[in-house]
Amino acid sequence: MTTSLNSTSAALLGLLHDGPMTGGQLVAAARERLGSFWSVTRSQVYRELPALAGSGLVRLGKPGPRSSQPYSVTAAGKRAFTAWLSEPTGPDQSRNPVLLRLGFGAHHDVGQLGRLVSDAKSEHEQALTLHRDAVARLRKGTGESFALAAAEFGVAYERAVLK
Amino acid sequence: MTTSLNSTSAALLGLLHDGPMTGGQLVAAARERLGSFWSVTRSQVYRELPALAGSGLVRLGKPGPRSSQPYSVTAAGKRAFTAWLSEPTGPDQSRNPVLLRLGFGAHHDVGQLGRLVSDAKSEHEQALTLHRDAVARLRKGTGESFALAAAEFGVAYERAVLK
DNA sequence: GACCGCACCGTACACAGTGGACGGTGAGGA
DNA sequence: TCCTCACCGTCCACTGTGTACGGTGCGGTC
Repeated sequence: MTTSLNSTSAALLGLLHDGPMTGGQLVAAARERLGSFWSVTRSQVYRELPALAGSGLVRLGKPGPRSSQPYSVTAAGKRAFTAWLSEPTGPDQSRNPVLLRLGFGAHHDVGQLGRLVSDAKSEHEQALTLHRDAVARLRKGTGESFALAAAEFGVAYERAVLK
Repeated sequence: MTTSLNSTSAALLGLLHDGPMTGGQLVAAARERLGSFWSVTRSQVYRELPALAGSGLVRLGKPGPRSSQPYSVTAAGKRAFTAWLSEPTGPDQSRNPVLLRLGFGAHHDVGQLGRLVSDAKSEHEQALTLHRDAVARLRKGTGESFALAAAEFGVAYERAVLK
């Protein structure tokens, strides 16, 4: 019956294991904790939440100020979440607009190409320090070094591209 | 007027610079040449192509067997493509279901976690050799080593995750 | 050379994900 | 007290994904 969660709502359920949260808090938490390997937009959260509530995986709390609704996982929600954890994982997925343009390098002039790469590099370096900060802040020990690794890769990668 | 291409149709235009192709060939070419940093599905190609034709960026050839339509870039298409090349690039994007699950490591039992990681690792290693082959095959010199780098990162990454 | 099974190409559709526009509302400053 | 502004939630249009379906010509078999 339980029609198998999609990854995004599963992620929401997972985050809610830490306690009740409103939509806005969920968005923030997702960006912070999952941002580097799973993107979640506001629109999505606000669409999924009522749906989850509809299937009883999540329960609404008393509305707070500015009509904000705290949500919390139900027992059914926890069950669905752990079920999802052991489901087979889909393929990775990545879309990199810089690389896409670089892939058509033959049609660029050299100046353009150089600018493209150096911009990307500086952006990644910025992201790296940001992630380092985040990791330092929440040293829960739980896999957050992933983010760091990812960002570091980003830099190494672009640097390699420079040849 | 030219309402600025989205990245996917730009990629199609780029591929068509190498000569006329049918939808199927485009899908194949995209998988081969852009697959590791930009995904393109059949559904998308067959939706974009008529749209591009509608805005005159692409021209239809004589229908071949099995009602296949070869498309080729028009002059306007080439202009639109080079314009797109110098547009600002959007942010990278990546979704990694394995990492997502790993991020909730606290709720796993250890066996599950181990299996997850080792599966992912072997899959990435497989992908790596595949890419190596591809690179060897088309040593055009143009940026295809990107793919290799990406795949190699994948392995290094997962290995690091193992700790 | 005729027939048939099958893979492949294109189509269609439902759903997931993205980004921008909009509007209400409450918190904080003048 | 009033105003401004940022933030939160809603909405919508468009892009991206996966799957199911059906026709059609290709290759194999006899």
